[in-house]
Amino acid sequence: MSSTTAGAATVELDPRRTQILRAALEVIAERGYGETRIADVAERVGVSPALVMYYFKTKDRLLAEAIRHAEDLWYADGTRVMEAIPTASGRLEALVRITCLSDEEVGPSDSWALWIDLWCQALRRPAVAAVREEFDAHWRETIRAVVHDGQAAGEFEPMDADEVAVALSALLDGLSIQIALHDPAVTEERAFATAMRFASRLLGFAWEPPEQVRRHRA
Amino acid sequence: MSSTTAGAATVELDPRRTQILRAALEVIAERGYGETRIADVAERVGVSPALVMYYFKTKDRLLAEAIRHAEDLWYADGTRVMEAIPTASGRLEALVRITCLSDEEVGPSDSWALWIDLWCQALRRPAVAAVREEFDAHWRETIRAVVHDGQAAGEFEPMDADEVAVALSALLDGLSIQIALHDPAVTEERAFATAMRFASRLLGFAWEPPEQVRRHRA
Amino acid sequence: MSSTTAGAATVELDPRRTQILRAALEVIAERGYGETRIADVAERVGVSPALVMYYFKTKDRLLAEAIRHAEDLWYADGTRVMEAIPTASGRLEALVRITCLSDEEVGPSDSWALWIDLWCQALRRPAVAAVREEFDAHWRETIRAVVHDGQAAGEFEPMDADEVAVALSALLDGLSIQIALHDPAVTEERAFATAMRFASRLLGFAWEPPEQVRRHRA
Amino acid sequence: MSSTTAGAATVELDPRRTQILRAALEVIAERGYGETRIADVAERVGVSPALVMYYFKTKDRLLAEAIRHAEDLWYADGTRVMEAIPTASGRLEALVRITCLSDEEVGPSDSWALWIDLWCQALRRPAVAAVREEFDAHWRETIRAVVHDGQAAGEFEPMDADEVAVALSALLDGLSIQIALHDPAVTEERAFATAMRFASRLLGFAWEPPEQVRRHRA
DNA sequence: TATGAATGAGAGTTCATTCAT
DNA sequence: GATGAATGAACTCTCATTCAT
Repeated sequence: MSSTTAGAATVELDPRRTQILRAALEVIAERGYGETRIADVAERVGVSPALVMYYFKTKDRLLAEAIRHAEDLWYADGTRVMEAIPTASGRLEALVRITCLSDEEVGPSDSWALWIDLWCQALRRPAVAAVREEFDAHWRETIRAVVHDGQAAGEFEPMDADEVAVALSALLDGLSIQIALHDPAVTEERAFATAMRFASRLLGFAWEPPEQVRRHRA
Repeated sequence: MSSTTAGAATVELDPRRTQILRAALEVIAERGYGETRIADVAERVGVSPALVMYYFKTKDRLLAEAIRHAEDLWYADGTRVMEAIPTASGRLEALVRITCLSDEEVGPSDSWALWIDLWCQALRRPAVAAVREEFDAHWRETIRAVVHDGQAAGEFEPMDADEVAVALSALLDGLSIQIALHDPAVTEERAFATAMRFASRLLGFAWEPPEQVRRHRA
Repeated sequence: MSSTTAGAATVELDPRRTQILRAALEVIAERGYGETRIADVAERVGVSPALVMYYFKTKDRLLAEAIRHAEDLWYADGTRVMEAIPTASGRLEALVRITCLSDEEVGPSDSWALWIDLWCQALRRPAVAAVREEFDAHWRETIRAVVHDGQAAGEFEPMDADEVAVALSALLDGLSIQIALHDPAVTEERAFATAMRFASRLLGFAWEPPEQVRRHRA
Repeated sequence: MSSTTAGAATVELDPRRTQILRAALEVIAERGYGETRIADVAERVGVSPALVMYYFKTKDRLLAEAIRHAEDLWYADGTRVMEAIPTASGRLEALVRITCLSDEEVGPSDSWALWIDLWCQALRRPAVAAVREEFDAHWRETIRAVVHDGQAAGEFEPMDADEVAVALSALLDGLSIQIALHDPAVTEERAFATAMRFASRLLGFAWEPPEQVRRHRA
């Protein structure tokens, strides 16, 4: 998994910038991209709207950078979790777990809203679209690498790892939507089980739905 | 699959209303839900903004009804296509085809944008959320019914039809996103093949990716 | 008390007109002159706004005629009450009573609101100002006539009847405002007593505040 | 008579606010409360309507504060005039004079329009009603205090000072209406004489209508 | 760096008024 | 006489953006 230079750039010299970006992400998650106002972000930081403009010149620029920042955070998080897990099937389960199950620390319920908004904005804003595409490519590559490792280690049956990555990431996206929208037909646990059953079948590894699904990090 | 009366409802009594709803859908697809202005819709119909208010009282109501209208159109379309197909596997393939492959008549590229926007709005607007949930339940029920029919006819292996519906609809949603966003890694054809391969494996029916995928209705 | 020709004109051939005028008065009393919309009046009558326009051509005209209509009603009412009372002091008391004390039949609380609105509109609208002036002149003349009759009959001391009319009508107007606005310092009974004490002193007739003030017509 | 701190409050810290409030009062007096538009006020000050919103957040708040401001001005004015007069009867006359006779400096003709509008708005807006009631209570208390002082000094006959305050303030209100509406039957001079005659009779002090009524401050 | 003051460009909504039927 | 459809002209309020300090 190649760490983007973007990630480095964000962990940057200027703490004010980062502070504003973090605030922007919170507001976007709460009110939605389209309803996010500069004044909201400024208020959250406790500064004047003019200062936000001073740092980011324009609202569009602020939001674009905020999204890129979110990406970086997500990856930093994911990488840390994955590095500690020895087996490929374990890592795969972790990926699915992170995607499907709520985490008390950083509520992914908010994250999901953010991703959906991301797709929505990407439809019309080329700048956002580029970020989104890069993000998804990265995500699929992560899955592909885990699959590849597992096949090399004999944990998974041989099959096109790219194909698995496309299918699994699409499935997870689809399930995330239902979770984010609190569809009564798709609870977090059910989504997790569905995705794991799908993956275990596809890759031919054993997996049993746990009695009581453990939340990750708990 | 129960044929909805939705199709009939669409051929409504008031042509002006329908005209405005159609225009609203076009504008939403082009500019996005959040960026859709009453004036845009009015201009497209060639009337004054006040007339749009006259018919729908408020912008929110207009947009809500527009979405409902889109749903009706989608189902009227789908129902018509499916009724003509005798085998369950054929109907299942048609469902996947409709979802993944562009149709020259009613550009689903527009539809996809609309659905993504729908999810996005549903995050925060309860009224939209209700429409979305109903729509998705209907869609899963459609899949479930086809699976059930196929199992009864011996075309498909026995397994929880609900589970298949949840998984397949999620997979299709996820693939749709990539298509809508024109992700270079997921062409329409690839999405179609991925979904069909998934379905055939799950339900144990034979399916071969065609040399040259035929567009439906072409 | 001379009956105006306006009164005759209002008890007119066209019942629709009268119906609309009555509705207009109700709406003005409830929502205020400035907030009265044609649509409100139309709705109350159960017809379309266009019909109201058909009858009155313009909103201003409707409201002006409505006010004139209110005047007519008020006088018809007042005249009827006064004719039955033999003594001048009795008639004077009736005038004060009508002005100050609520009547269950036609809530004067509404009437008062109407008069205050009338003054307010008269400030800026010449047409309304003319109606208002005529109305007040009539009202003062009514008082003057009662005073004159009482002096001729020896009930009242001789003094400038015009002057009394000006002073008493002003006092009643002022008290009405407090009543209309539900000022806790000026109850209806207190206003009544204040006005009567003033009149009896001025005109030198005996008057005792009743233990329990009787409502008129009760 | 307790000197209010209102006068001080008027010389506020923010000159822009005061400037806008003054402009608002002018516009209200000219066009009426209901017809006062933010744009009018802004134009009078020579700024953009958005700036008015910036200072007062909403139109209702602007108008409410404007009325409160008018009150302050009125009292600051009245207090200043009254403090210089030694006798109670002189002060009473001054009160009546201020109410009835035009002043070239601050045209009370405008003030009257404002008060009438105030009553009108108070009918339906609780916020305005509260301001109005407070204002009237203050006004009656002012009268009551003068009456009390005069009785203590032996200038006036003993009688219920509250009662006098209610009656006299009502009379003045009523006369003001006629003056504000330029009723030909009630000139400013006549109103003044009527009110003074009423007061002198009630309180038993000597008062002679002047040949040529002097305008105050002239 | 940080802000308060100021603005322009809309956006939705309201409503009297018109007109063909 | 009666209406539904249609419009134009406002009006309030929002918000990104600018600029002097």
